[in-house]
Amino acid sequence: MNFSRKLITWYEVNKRELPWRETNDPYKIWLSEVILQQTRVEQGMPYYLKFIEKYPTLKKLAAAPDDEVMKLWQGLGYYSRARNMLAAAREVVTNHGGKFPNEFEEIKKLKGIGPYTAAAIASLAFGLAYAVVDGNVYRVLARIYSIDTPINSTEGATVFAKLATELLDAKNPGTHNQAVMEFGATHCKPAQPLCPDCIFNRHCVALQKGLVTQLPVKTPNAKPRTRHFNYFYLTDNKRTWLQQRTGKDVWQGLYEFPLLESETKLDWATLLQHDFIKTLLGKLKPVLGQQISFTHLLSHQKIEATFFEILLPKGFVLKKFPTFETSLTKLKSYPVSRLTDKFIESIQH
DNA sequence: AAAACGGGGAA
DNA sequence: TTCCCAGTTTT
Repeated sequence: MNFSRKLITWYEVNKRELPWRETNDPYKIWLSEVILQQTRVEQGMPYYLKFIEKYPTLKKLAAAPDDEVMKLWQGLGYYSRARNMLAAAREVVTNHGGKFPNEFEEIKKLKGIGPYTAAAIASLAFGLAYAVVDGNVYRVLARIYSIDTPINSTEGATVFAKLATELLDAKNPGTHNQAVMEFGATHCKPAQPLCPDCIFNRHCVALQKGLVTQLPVKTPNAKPRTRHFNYFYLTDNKRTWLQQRTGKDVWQGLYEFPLLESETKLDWATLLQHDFIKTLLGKLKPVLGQQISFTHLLSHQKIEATFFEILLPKGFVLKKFPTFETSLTKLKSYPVSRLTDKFIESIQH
């Protein structure tokens, strides 16, 4: 069977019109690939359009302030993608004269570009013969060849990469790669694949064995751990205080209200005894305003968050570094997590 | 080799 | 609830 020929024929008829398919610009292809890492096309599309409008070229992106880029990325998740891409864009300007590298190894050296994204850019932008292996490719190959090696194992990575490379049409690597992924995304779907109307009907081993719904095999993730976040929304009805997240933890670089993490859920009375509050407010007697809780789910953490509104007198001075003062009108301009964004929405309505 | 890293949509 | 999404980096 000519895997690639069948696939490309299917692709030419069934492909979606996507903005990043109308260009050979490595910057635009790069942006689309980074946005689409672990992200559905429908979710990433508006972000791609926003970014291209705001930063039409790699140089524009490289010149942008960190916070501006993070604000534009807000809500997409996996924020290291934005931080890394910005760093890489600046790297290209500094070390490659602003010209995107056109060799696989050089591309892969850039921050945030791993084997998948390097192969995608190399093939789509430069016509180089590198096979992509993403979630779609794993699924399509696992089914057609009935491979039950777990896709999230080291062995799986090797096995599928080797097979994908063997199947690659080295004459049309870009089209081939897009065709496999499109086929996986819209035809050989995770649930309810369109097997009765499939070009690989007579070749798909999983279909013949009745194993389609059981492939690919993936070893389950660990259960998310639970964390308790106590946020303090300090305000005098005009000002509030924020801090920026640093350190190796979720939402690195984003802004949030002063935070006390605790092992268990704490109520206001207990928090009042805590040194954190005393350090934050000094001798001032805190007045509790509204209090609202959210459960926020991440892929690996379950965050039980409570926001405590603390009413402050006008002229209050908070000296706890690195918490800084800002105005309620500027609150919307800071890049924040979806969790903090939901809270901000709740107080502005 | 395993864990960390987001958020949303679909079954 | 659980799974998956055009994965990469860190431990």
